[in-house]
Amino acid sequence: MRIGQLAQLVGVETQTIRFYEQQGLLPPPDRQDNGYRVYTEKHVEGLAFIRRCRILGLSLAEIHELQSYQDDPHQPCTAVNALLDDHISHVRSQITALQALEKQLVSLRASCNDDREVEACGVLAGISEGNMHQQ
Amino acid sequence: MRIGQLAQLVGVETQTIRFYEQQGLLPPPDRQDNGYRVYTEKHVEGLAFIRRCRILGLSLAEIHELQSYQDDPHQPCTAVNALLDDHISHVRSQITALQALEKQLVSLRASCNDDREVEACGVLAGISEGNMHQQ
DNA sequence: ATTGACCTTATAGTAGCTTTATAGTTTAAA
DNA sequence: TTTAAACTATAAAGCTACTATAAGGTCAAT
Repeated sequence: MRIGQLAQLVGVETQTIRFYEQQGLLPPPDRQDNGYRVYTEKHVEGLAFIRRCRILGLSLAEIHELQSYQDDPHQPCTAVNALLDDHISHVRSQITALQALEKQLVSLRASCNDDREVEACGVLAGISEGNMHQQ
Repeated sequence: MRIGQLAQLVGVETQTIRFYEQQGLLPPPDRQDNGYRVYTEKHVEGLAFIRRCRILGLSLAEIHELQSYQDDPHQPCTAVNALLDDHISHVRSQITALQALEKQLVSLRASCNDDREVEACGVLAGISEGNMHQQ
């Protein structure tokens, strides 16, 4: 199959596929005489794996790491689990930070209504005063 | 004051200050005869405002928008409040997405322990199977 | 005179693509 | 048969918000 079909099948853009190839995440496929890339079922699986990892928020570097484990299937999978644990704690700290941020934003927003002039805007005043407790 | 002092005062790097100037977020200061930038109290306030907005997660474009409101202080501040409301809902949807992601990651992690080979790793299998319900 | 701390500009790198430019190939319609 | 649409190719730039590097000018102290 050619790049367009692969793209449609997995739901990515053709440029993204070339980009993954260039980044070493997708093996370079064979080429037709005209230079067109020819993909196999392996590539479909590989690309789908990458996309699912991306949906899970893994970086390309982390995906690369997972692929290296797949290439050596008789290792213990401790490292895979550790990678996921790290990622989970990363996601959790992001959530915590965003929740604190939301609180701050909501309280800032509460300091103004829409019936003022910019000059007297509670929101702008709140930012300018700068009594912000980080984290 | 010179750029290094301003940087230390507000807690940013000198390059960041030049970057903000280049992006039109900080007005170009006067120069000494030797070309060194000379900053005033106005710049301290301006830079501190930018930094506080950044801590609140606002983009440089959004900060630029807020500055344009500050430059026209007799408008109603509806737009300021709307900007903040948009930002709050953006933060909230990020939180929601990350919470869903965390759930997914935790359940994936639960499908494996450390006593397997990569070949039999529940995590990698879980990703490859791809029974992922997005959002 | 030279060291060190400071300042200058310009350029490239970061992540993960997306966009644009330019050009060659295939396929289907006119 | 020609021609236009749809596909493919490469290379390079753009996006965000900086950070880092290079190569050099300025200034105070030793």
